[in-house]
Amino acid sequence: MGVSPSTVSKALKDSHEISEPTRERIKAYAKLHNYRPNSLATSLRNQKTSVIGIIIPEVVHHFFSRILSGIESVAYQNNYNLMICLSKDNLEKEIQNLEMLTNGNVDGLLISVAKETFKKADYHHFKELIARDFPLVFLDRVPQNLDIDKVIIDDVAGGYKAVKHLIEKGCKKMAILTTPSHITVGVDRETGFKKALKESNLPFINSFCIKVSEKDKKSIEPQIEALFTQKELPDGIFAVNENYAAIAMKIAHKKGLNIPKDIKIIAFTDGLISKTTNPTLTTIAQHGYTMGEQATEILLHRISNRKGMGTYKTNVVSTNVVEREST
Amino acid sequence: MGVSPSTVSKALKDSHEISEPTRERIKAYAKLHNYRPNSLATSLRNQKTSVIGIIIPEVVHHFFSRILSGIESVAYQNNYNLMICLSKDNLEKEIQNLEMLTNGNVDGLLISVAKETFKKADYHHFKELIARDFPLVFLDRVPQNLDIDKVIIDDVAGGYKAVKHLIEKGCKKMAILTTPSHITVGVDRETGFKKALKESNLPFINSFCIKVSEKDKKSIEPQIEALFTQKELPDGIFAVNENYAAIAMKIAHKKGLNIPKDIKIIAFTDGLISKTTNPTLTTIAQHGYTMGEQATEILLHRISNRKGMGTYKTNVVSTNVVEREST
DNA sequence: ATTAGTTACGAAAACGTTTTCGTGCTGATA
DNA sequence: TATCAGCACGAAAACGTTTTCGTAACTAAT
Repeated sequence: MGVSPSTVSKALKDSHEISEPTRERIKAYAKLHNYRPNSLATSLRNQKTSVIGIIIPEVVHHFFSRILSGIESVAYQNNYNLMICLSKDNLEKEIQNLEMLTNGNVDGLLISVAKETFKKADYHHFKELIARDFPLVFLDRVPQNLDIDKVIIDDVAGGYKAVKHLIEKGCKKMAILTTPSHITVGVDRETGFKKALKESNLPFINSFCIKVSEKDKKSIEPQIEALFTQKELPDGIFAVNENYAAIAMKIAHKKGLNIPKDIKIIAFTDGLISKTTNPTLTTIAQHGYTMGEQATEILLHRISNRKGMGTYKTNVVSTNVVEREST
Repeated sequence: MGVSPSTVSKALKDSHEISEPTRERIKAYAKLHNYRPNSLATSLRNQKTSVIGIIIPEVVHHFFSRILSGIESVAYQNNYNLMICLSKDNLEKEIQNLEMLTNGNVDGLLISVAKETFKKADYHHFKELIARDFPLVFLDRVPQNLDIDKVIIDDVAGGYKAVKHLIEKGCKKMAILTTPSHITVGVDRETGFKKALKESNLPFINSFCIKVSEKDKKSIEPQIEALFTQKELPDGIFAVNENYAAIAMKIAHKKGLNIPKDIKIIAFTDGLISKTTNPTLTTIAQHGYTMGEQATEILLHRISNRKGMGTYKTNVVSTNVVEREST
């Protein structure tokens, strides 16, 4: 239509350099042919993609999908798009995804670390990014001993709150269904469990502490059942996740125990299961959505103040008890 | 290091145009400074982003997250990345996301349509894409009367299978917990329900057909409870989703009914809930993962054969009964 | 010694924008 | 009439690649 690209570019952004008649003419033409600037070109030129990269272990997971939803809400409000990769808890894949995303594709990165990465304690790929001042915020599963922005849950306090709740409800002999000791969240929640017991001068009973191994999905049930075959039974159970609680509930029913009368149960993670068990399950809510929101806000802030980032920030998102029928 | 960009580009892709010594020298230098080509520039130059766009209503949803996981697996195998947007079942947002994604950001699009889009029957944004031959595949929630690639579930057959299963287990008087009639999946599953009844000469009992309205979350339970306050009770219940089944189960328990002895229950959607109810719930599995895989394969095929796409393809992913304790 | 054919590399265009800078106008001022 | 702003626009560089094409240097053949 007889104008240069520069004129078009300016006209579409209402630059005062362009006279109003031509501005309108160009806009009309653009609307007619519904022209949209190519984002790749814009990103390349502006050195800004308006995309946030995300690496999480899994998406078929209530907690992670909540986090994702929280991220999306803040991102959307700020006109950011999401590029999502799954690490499948695999170090190799985490590294690959990380490289793909940081080659210009995204302005910043949100990461929840893969299990294998923890096991191998291999954080070199993160350190490299930190060294280049790449905007980066960790979420929930954060690398240890790395000074960096992160948003986490206070698992110790969560465990503590759970057990406090049981104690308030009158429990004296409490059991815990937890994970093997290489899973940090399990350990932390157990720490909170012990802390609450100690504070109330209640005993930590060794045979009431079941560390469930998930090597074989079928074997989870027998492991938990072992808790119910002892001479003396607990009057309260703290499970570090909903699934263990649901299984314990089922076994208790089979044994003819009444929940919450004979045994009270509380679980970490306020997910889908808790609302449909019978009785419904009291839980510790984790607020994944909030975590996603906060992490994204921190990240966006980092992105706009890239240099001289100052000290790193750790946000602890607190948990709370959602009381239902099981206590 | 004294070579032109063209030489570097060629050397890194092992072009025979470059002598082996220089090739090695360049590669070594690249490794040392861990150089990675900027994906934006590459995408812009090659007119190919290796990114698939996804628009789904929600991610905190077991079925959609399974779909997503299936998509990711195929995408990853083919070196594609994912750009994910949530429509939140909102037409406006769906359109916005669609425009953002199709401005050069992605090579193709996978869409599960928002509820509002159905309600308003406004598919103009999709038609426009189809008109430009933009690679596009719909998933599960597909627009009506639009000739286009899609991957769907046969809800009618699923409902039929569910009821067939109940009949095999000896049920004679079956109830259905379904959705109001503007939700297509509910209607289709109901159609399958009726078909199976007719085939076995069993009656469709009007008072046993509960169309649950979700206007108010609190009111779901009373609506379902109405089924249990009649003079005569059903001996089998088909719920169009797990949630309704779980609620029905809880009410049945309260009324002192034994499942599966007095009443058998089967539900659509094999999600998380079914494994933790007591008794565990027999379900119709939907295979979201497979749907995601198939849709992505079709899309990638479309992307590589952009022109003269020929006729469109409809993949129907079949369902199957996962028998558990509730029947 | 001339020609033809390789080999090994670089120049330049292109992808689609944005932004800086330059410049041809117009109208006003001296 | 010569000078000067100020307006409205375009040229060109830049973002970081890839690819086509051109060519210098060398080898081999006549």
